[in-house]
Amino acid sequence: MQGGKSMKVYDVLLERGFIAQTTHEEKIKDLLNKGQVTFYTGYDPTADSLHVGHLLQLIVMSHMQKAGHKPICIIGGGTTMVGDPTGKTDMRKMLTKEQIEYNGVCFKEQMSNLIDFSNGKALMVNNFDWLGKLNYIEFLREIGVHFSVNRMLSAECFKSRLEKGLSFIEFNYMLMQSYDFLKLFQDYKCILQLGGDDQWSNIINGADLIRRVEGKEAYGMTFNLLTNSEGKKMGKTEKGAVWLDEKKTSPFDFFQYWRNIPDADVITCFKLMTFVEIDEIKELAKLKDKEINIAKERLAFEITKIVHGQEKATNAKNAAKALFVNNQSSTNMPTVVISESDITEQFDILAALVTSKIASSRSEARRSVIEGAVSVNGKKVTELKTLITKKLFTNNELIIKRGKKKYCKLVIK
RNA sequence: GGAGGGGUUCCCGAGUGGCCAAAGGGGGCAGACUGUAAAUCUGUUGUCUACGACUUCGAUGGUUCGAAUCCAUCUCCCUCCA
Repeated sequence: MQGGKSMKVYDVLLERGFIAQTTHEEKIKDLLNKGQVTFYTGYDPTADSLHVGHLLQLIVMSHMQKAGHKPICIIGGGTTMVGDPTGKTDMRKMLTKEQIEYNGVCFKEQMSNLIDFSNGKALMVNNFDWLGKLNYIEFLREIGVHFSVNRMLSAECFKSRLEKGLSFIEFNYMLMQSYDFLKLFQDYKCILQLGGDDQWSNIINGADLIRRVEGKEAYGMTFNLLTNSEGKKMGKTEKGAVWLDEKKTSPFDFFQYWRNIPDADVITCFKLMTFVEIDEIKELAKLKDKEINIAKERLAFEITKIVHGQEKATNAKNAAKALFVNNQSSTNMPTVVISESDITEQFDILAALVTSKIASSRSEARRSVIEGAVSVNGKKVTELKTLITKKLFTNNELIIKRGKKKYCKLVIK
């Protein structure tokens, strides 16, 4: 149970601004504030790592678990075979069975860092276990009968797809997810499904199915999606999603993502993405102008800590400070090791930019030098033919920088 | 199965024989301004041994001095009809 203030989970979630829609507001509030509830959220393993959007859902689950409720995480091994059309404008790429299985394993690992699965305090199940065994005719007769195509077509989640095209396989996704809810209701007495607000239609249809089949009431609740003040989805960069896997998004980059979010979004992120007490967040909200940076740094630290742990979060913070505040080298900088034999007559500034992965091609490197964006050890380099010689290294180290935020330490070994 | 329309650089989208590495917008990157923010303005945005060369317009083959543009085959997508 959450110590200190005896605020109830529902109120906590409400106060922090998580809740978007509920099927039965008062009833759910009662259930959550008074008893112990088994609830679930589904995660479709469409990639080999969770991303920031998933993190939000997991934080909700964590709030719930800390309040004594029992989470079930569904790995959507079965549903991913079909593909959720929700919010997509195009048909999803079909993933192979092997890929899905592998992704599921990755999800599992990452989730274990955020939810406590020890001693049956939470469950993780894969819906392929039951969806994979379904018999088509039986499924249609038992589950399909309860769905009205007319009603399905009027669901918000299909709207954009009705213009662009929706394949039959994806149209079935809703039935699969509804069946999941029914199955968990039957097997684990799971009475509540949580999800992002885009999952609303899928969730209410599941609850509906339970009512029709079992004659019992089930509940659903959705959470605001992580969007910025302009209503755009957060957690995306030009390189794609911000991943929780440190091999895909380094703790430093992860830290920097949050460190650089727009002013207007800081407090929302504090409430949704951290466990910092609401009173403290209110204090942080009072910071103005330049001072907001204090809040941003704290925010970045807190979220990075949740995902990567205290030590890596501290490292990321220090690395960022070293670079931006002191403009100095740091042991936590992105580093590329080269050997002495790499430093030849050919090793010019362009080559250095490419090997340090700051530029993806010599052309790009060339452009940035012409633009006056490149510096070596703090000195601007404007001459394309500048050679990188051993003399430029101090203690076998050299810092190469492009613009304000891209840099790398070259180390000779 | 029949008829028609279409696949262009990261994305959207112009381009219908040479002036096309391909308009415009979005996004990205960089510069100015700043607070490692936002907004704004400016530049830039295929690769390279770089005032030139090379590779690119769904795939393959062809016509032509010359093709993203014309022809053939293939492939994928969309719309209408059954």
